[in-house]
Amino acid sequence: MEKRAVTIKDVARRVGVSVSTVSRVLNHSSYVSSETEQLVLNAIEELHFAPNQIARGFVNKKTSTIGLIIPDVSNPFFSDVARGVEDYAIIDGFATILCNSDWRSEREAMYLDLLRGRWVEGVIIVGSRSSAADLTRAIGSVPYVLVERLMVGSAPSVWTDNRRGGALATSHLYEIGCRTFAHISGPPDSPSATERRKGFLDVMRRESVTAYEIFEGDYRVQSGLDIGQRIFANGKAPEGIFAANDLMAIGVMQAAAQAGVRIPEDVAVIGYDNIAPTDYTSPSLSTIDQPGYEMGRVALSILLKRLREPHTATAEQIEFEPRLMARNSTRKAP
Amino acid sequence: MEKRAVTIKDVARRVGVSVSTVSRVLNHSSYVSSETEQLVLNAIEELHFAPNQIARGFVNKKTSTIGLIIPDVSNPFFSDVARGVEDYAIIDGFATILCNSDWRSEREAMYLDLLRGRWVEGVIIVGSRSSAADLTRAIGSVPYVLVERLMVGSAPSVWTDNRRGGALATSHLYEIGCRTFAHISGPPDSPSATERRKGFLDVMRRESVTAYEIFEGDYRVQSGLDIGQRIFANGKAPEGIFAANDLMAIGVMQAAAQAGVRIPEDVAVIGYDNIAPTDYTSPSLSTIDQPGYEMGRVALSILLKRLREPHTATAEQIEFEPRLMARNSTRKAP
DNA sequence: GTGGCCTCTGGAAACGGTTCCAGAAAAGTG
DNA sequence: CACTTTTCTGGAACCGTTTCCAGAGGCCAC
Repeated sequence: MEKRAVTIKDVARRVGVSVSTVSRVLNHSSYVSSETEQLVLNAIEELHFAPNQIARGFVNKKTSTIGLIIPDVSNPFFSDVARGVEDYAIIDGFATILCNSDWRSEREAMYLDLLRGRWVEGVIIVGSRSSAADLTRAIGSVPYVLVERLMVGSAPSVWTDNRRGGALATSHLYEIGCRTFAHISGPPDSPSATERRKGFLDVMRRESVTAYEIFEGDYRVQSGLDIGQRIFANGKAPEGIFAANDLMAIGVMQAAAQAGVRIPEDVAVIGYDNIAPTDYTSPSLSTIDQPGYEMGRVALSILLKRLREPHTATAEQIEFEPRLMARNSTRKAP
Repeated sequence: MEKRAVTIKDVARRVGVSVSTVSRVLNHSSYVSSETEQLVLNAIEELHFAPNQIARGFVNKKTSTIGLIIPDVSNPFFSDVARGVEDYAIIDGFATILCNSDWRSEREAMYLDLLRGRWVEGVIIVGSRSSAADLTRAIGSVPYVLVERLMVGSAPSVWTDNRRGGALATSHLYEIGCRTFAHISGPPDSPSATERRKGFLDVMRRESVTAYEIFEGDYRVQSGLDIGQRIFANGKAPEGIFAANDLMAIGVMQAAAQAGVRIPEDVAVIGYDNIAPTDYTSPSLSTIDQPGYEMGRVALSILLKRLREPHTATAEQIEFEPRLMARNSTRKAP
């Protein structure tokens, strides 16, 4: 049953030539006469031979595999990033190992171990919360690129200025006339979440607003719903709510619908990420755009560049612009 | 710079023992005195040694890696499946290689080649359109499980009865009073799409309806939008529209909003998959539920079972129930 | 004609583990 | 005490590929 796979030896034997020769035609690495080359090629075809990548990777320490650690594929923003990474990785023949960290550092460390054991050539880590020290310890000497996480000075990364994005969202609420606010933040140790909160506070300070409250969410719909219910329960809802991501904003909108609170007439709501569903909600959800697919693509290209030129030690850091997408959830009737 | 990783030899040398002995303590495969074991364990700790999985996989032909081929991670249904697969794969120490086929057989075949070259132990293929013959040729002797694709008699698979689901959706439209229909189908060679269309036609025949039309979409929002615009343009819209997936249904709803067509008063719309955003649309979108996460989980467990017991040739085929989720897009005012 | 440079080829080592084999020491058995 | 059995250990082959080394011709130049 377990019919042994056909190896380079089989094709060598078939042609009556040495394995080195076959290897040479495989890699075009040295002189091979065109007639033996043709014979070998024919044999490869006939025997249906495909070189064993494991053995290959074993000898030249190249696995053509990268790791992708994201918090959660079922979050549309991250699945966009994943798609961006994978689409371009495959072009260069790289396979992508998918890891869901659930924003937990232990899981991240566990995956990093797993990936290292598999000799991935590089890793893209999205939304990491780990400290710089923990990260470098866990990752060893494997090249990596961070997404949505700026590490001071050192690591190559792709991100948007979350603080500015948070300020953008909050300013927008202020400009349409809101004077009392709530912010639903992401997980407390998530770098992007703390930056967005800072952006929110920047505007509070700049406009000398003191009537605000901050709630702690976890970037999931459910937490937006829960917090929304609490906010709308006491009948004293703020005029503007900035949720640190779209999923929580959607949760808030559901809570509002349940409580009979009208958006945007009674409360304006804005999210963050610009995931596809924000366009389908009722009303459509204002948000801050982060180009997930593009960020994934760029992260991958930086990683590949590092792999090809390991000695150019410049840590590329690419910043994307957060862009306001004003939709109906913040469109007050005049 | 490229500091060589520490190998089994290094720890052997350190303890003054042979590599075989170290290998034995690593795998508990044979007698080792408890004191040498302790010494080896210490050395492993001190040197920070981690066995090279590539080398390991090379000798015992076990890579602890599986492949996951899905049409598109950024489609919420498939990202749910992906999450279900990965969550449980990692428990057994399996890494998951992510592949996006875009529903194209050539890409599927290309990925299959890639995965085979990497000696994945098994593959889960979601929504394949390839013929049975093509599939078995491309996949060789690698165990696999199909999701959303029932192959007559042979392959292990996890699916819902799409024909019944299609009928369920269509019956629902009929029951709420629709008498003229449109169906927006998925890509023509997608098995799930053709089954859903059959289910639609079953009901048309059963109820002797002739006033229906079928449009061909591609499972993306845009195609739903395009087709919706065409449908609503001529002013002669059907009473009920069954879109073969939720994304296209969302596109139809957008087209309706643009054209000033009210849902459900003027037209009832139902989708398929029950992806999360169906709950946030306005009105909320009726659909047929397919438990993506659960299907991924089960597919993985079947695959692992196959890997552990390669000689039990029973092809497990697990069927999930399609369930009607009646929401507001089909709730006619009485 | 002798030497040197291409072109082509095969042999063998190496990568980092696992596993089989054999032998030595220790322990048990009559 | 002679024997078998069990426990422990090292040596070596092996997995499938790449790559280094060396050698054999062929061709050209001097």
